[in-house]
Amino acid sequence: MNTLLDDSIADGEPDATQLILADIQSGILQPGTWLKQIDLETRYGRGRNEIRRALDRLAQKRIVEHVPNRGYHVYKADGKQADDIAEIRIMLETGIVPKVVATAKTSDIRNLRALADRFESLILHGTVLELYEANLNFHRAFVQLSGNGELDGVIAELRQRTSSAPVSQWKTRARIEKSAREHQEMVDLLAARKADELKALVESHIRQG
Amino acid sequence: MNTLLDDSIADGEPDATQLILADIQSGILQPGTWLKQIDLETRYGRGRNEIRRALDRLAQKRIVEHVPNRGYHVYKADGKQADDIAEIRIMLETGIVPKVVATAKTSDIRNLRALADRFESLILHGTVLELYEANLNFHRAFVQLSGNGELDGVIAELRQRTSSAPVSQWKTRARIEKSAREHQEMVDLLAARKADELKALVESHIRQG
DNA sequence: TTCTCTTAAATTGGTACCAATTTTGGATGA
DNA sequence: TCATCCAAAATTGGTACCAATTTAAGAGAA
Repeated sequence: MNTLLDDSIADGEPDATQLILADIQSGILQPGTWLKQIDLETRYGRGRNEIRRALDRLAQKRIVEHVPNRGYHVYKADGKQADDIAEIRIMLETGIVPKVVATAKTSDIRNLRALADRFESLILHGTVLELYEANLNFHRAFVQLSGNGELDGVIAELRQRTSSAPVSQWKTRARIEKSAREHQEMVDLLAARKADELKALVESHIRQG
Repeated sequence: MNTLLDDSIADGEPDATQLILADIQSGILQPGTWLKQIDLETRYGRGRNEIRRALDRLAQKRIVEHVPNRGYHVYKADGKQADDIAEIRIMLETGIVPKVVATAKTSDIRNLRALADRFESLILHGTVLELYEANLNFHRAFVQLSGNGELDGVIAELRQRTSSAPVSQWKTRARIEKSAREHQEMVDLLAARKADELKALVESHIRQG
């Protein structure tokens, strides 16, 4: 149920790691930006210690890079790395397809359909962030159907490392609508228990973003 | 070339994280053991700060668990989690088989054969740790053939989370010899470019440990 | 004896301070 | 004018100290 980064106890005090990560993923902190500890302290209202720990964690996750005595800067993932990571995601999300097809109950499929509908409905009146979240929820629900409790965390970690500004990924309207259609089609293929076709769709869906 | 945990600059000062991890994986620090900061300080000859950072990193990797105001203890992975992680490794290491079969050069295969031989030769006169390392090297080399630069790190991370004492995994002589034979067979199937059979072998090889 | 409450010791975890290094800004000289 | 060197400021990163919490020990009552 917990992702690898979900270290918050209560909503009252979200971990600085998450706050910084959120700003990186939303594009506020661009790739290459140097993250000065003092700035982060004032920006997030946390002590020096917590900031240092957060930066170390993000460095471990390869979301920022640490240069000794110089500081931390937002990691620039080159094209090759992004492709490699996408490739890993494809292996995992297509790898579970046989099991998902074999074990998904009709209630699971109904639930997945609801999430696909949710994403679709947000095309018109949702914010970019809401779309991003809805997309995340759909894919997470799909992965959960594998019954593998560790897989969701692994994929979440990979997704965090992909694009440094994944939110802004949802640029064109056409692309969003295509994603929405593919979500629906994924549910269709799952309901029809067509494993191979579903695999192919999942692959192209991830590959295009 | 770097794994996710390889933060050492020179051999002169290995990171405390690696030292602690090594002792966990070698079984010196058993699952459930409470890792007291003072003990770790004296044991590894490092300052309080570095120990704290190391513990936080290991907690992020889910190798130890953190209980606020109580400390850190070695994580006990239950059977389900170990199975789930093995399942993920299978998806990844079988997922690359088609590409490896398609692109491996004869020199690559020769190199892999050498590593399989190396493992085999250590059965008689090698220590358990050397066997563990040799097995690691074989699998790493295999993964490298995929051309995916990120995959090796991901799998390394997964392997670290699997068994808490993976070194002691090589218990029986029969099991070691079976592993050695399977390594050789993997190289055979790769040389013969038999993708499907190789996939099946990789799966059973990982599944049995 | 055994349970419970109280007190002391041990441990964690945060804050503040300070040293080491790097960067910036400006002065000097070609 | 431009490059080089030096000094001051800024930044990182480690060490030491101290507060909060937990654990262990011991005294006292049933």
